[in-house]
Amino acid sequence: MDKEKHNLLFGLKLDDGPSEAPILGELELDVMESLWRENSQTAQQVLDGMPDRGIGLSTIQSTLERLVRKQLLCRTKSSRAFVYSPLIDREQLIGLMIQQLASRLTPDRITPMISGFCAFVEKRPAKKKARDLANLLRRFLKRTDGG
Amino acid sequence: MDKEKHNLLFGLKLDDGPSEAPILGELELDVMESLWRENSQTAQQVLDGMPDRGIGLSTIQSTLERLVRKQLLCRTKSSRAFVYSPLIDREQLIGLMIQQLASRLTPDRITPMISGFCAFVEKRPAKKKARDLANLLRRFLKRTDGG
DNA sequence: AGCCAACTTCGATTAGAGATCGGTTTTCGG
DNA sequence: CCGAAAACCGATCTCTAATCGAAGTTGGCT
Repeated sequence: MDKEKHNLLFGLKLDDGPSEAPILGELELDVMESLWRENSQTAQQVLDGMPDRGIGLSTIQSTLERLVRKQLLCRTKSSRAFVYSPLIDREQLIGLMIQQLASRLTPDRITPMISGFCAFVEKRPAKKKARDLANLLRRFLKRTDGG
Repeated sequence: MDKEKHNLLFGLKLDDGPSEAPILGELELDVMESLWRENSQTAQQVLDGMPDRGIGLSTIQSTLERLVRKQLLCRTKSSRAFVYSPLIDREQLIGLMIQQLASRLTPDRITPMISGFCAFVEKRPAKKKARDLANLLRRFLKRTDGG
């Protein structure tokens, strides 16, 4: 029975092609947050600047490495330690993840993504901005239909 | 060391609270597609209508059960067999997943989501609709800033 | 009524990912 | 050149999806 590849989600092509948009675990996300804040840090600095969860340095290190593999961070050596920096900002990461969502849920048409985004916006606490945006999108959907 | 909960992503609260928006595996998604097409089917029907992957009925069954647990399907008995139906459509699922993405990547502000969605739209093959939408969103962002 | 095929139920298994750690090796810097 | 700091390496744990087969139920037809 053909096992092989039920892992389009996680993991990346180790070859060279563009890696799949990543899904991040909790710690990975926390580490990204830290680097978005500080812009570039060593593992130790990331650990220091983190609310004490009682986790060790090695844990941070392997998390950082995973993020480098996923092409979300790069690193350069500064004397002993690696200094890590984000390769993309929060908005870009969101873009990637939405892209991946789209590629799995509606590879061809973009309309369902607009509807979905609209549904998301509409479920927000009814601030003016959210209402405005939802209306804008609904009008756009109505205007340019089928596609 | 406090292990416990690094599973906010997958899985659902087995208690009763509202379940986290789900992440779906490949098969789960295929099954959802099938049910979006046919609207309601038994496990056997789902299997029959699927390109032959050489997978067994039990596999479909447990996948269906998982989707029921995730509240994406409901089922009712019809004589021997369960008949499964989608609880949400594709657009709603996209909405949920975007919601979850937002809750992890920018719980408070919606602006990064708009930017991210815009980034996604802009990276599409440059069809007119995509360009229009991107412009619309950029204008919206510029107009209503800070929030 | 009773049988059997169709279904469900119920583990068990495999594989992959994130999180986590500790021991070993490497390497600056004083 | 020595020691602390950091990287490196592999092992472990937990969780999820995917997968199956065996055993138990049951509805419908004769």
